[in-house]
Amino acid sequence: MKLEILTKNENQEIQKKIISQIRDLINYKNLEPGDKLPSERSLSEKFEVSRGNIREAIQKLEFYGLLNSIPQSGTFVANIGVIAMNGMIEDILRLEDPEFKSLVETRILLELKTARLAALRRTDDDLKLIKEALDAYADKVIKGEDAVQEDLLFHLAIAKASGNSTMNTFMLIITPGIITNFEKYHVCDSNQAFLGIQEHTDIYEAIKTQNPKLAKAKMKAHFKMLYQYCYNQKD
Amino acid sequence: MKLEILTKNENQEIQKKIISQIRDLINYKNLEPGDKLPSERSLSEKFEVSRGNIREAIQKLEFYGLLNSIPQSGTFVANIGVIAMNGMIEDILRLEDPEFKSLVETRILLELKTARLAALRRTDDDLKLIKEALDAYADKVIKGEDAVQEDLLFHLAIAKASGNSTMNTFMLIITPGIITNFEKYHVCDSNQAFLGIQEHTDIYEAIKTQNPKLAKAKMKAHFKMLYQYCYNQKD
DNA sequence: CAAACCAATCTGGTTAACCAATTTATTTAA
DNA sequence: TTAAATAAATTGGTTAACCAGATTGGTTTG
Repeated sequence: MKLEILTKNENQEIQKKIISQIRDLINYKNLEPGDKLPSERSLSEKFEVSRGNIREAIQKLEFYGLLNSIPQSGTFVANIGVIAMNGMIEDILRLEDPEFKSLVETRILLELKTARLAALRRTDDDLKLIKEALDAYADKVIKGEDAVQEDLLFHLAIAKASGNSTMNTFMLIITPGIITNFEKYHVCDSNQAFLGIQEHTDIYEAIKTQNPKLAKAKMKAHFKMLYQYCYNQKD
Repeated sequence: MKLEILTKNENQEIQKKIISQIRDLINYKNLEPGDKLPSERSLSEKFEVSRGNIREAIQKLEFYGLLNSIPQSGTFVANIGVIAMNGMIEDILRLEDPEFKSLVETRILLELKTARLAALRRTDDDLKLIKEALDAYADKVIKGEDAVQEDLLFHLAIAKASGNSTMNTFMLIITPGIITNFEKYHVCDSNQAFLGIQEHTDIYEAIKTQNPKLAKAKMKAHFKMLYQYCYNQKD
């Protein structure tokens, strides 16, 4: 297992090196938006890595909108100038896997907003799904079983009801990090699971009655423990 | 070019189908956390797709923390129960490329927060970088040149100064969508570029004097146009 | 002289063969 | 009978060959 992590880190390092080399190439050759990059094959020769590595690096830069690959034609610099290109690549290279505190902080920000938006925009179907998630959660807690999953689905149902697909996606992205890095601190502490039912119900009622301020307040109360962890910790 | 988009859509459809088939398989076989999925080869036979397609789908589910691939061993269900697994896969399948309004709404949310956090946490180095981005922006505007890139880098410098790598990453993710989908509505309208200098300076000063409330307020003022577009539009 | 055509080449994308490590099955020794 | 040893099969990861479409340069034709 250690080896696997090592090789993954190695791979990441290779990819970062390739990305920085592509950046240097764009700068050195003064490539402008729309200009064509050298072919994957020639890049793999020049950088002395496999073509697969090159493809991965290009795909990553495509994800961030910096390059465009067109089949049977080439890879092109996107419609973004050299200045912004350099700034963004610098960020891409710098950003590592986020530390947990950063994840929690972002989750709180997102959920306060999704709760508010859900109160404003929720359809009847959304409300029904939230209610189902709430009931499933309460059932599990009352039975004394672990309810982490149902807790999670309740929050995701609210994210869906917010009608903002970007925030919903971001919730999905941070969820695994939240779960794996910090199972012991999960939002609804099992010791306080019964309190969690009440808090979830409060949020649900505020969304049901379409009271955005109350929904946000109740969500904030729900995150009180996490909030304190996040802001009182002097790390 | 049209074909290229078509094939990409086709590919996305294939991948979604594979993901839903993997979900069905996990449900049908009652696979629990830690259980092993069938090999990539057998899956590619069973689903009648290439092994490459299977690998892409698995990598996507790995990204969301639902599966773990271990070399020379197998692909395993992550430490997440069947209920949450189903809920998250449902979301993953549902979420399309976000519409622009959702991107803008999220950007405003993030930037109000990063401005506030930057005022609280910025180092002297952070401040220096923000100042450089501000000066570069002002120079371009005064010269009458397009300053979209410098505008962008100013905002990214603030995101970096926020000390929250998750929010910084999210800013990077939404940036290309913001730029490409909506160049005409970019934050600092070129007609109002000189106003933009003042607004940027206000934000910078608030961060410099470490006044979080003011920083947030100035950022909000800066986003006034976008804010109205986002919330007064009845789409 | 210019436009149309064509073949050779080059492109990103895809597939199939290969690799090393692991797991499983079989054999062997105590 | 059991446990250690070993060989065979299986795994995810990687590489190299292949593909169809796009590009390019030269040639031909009107």
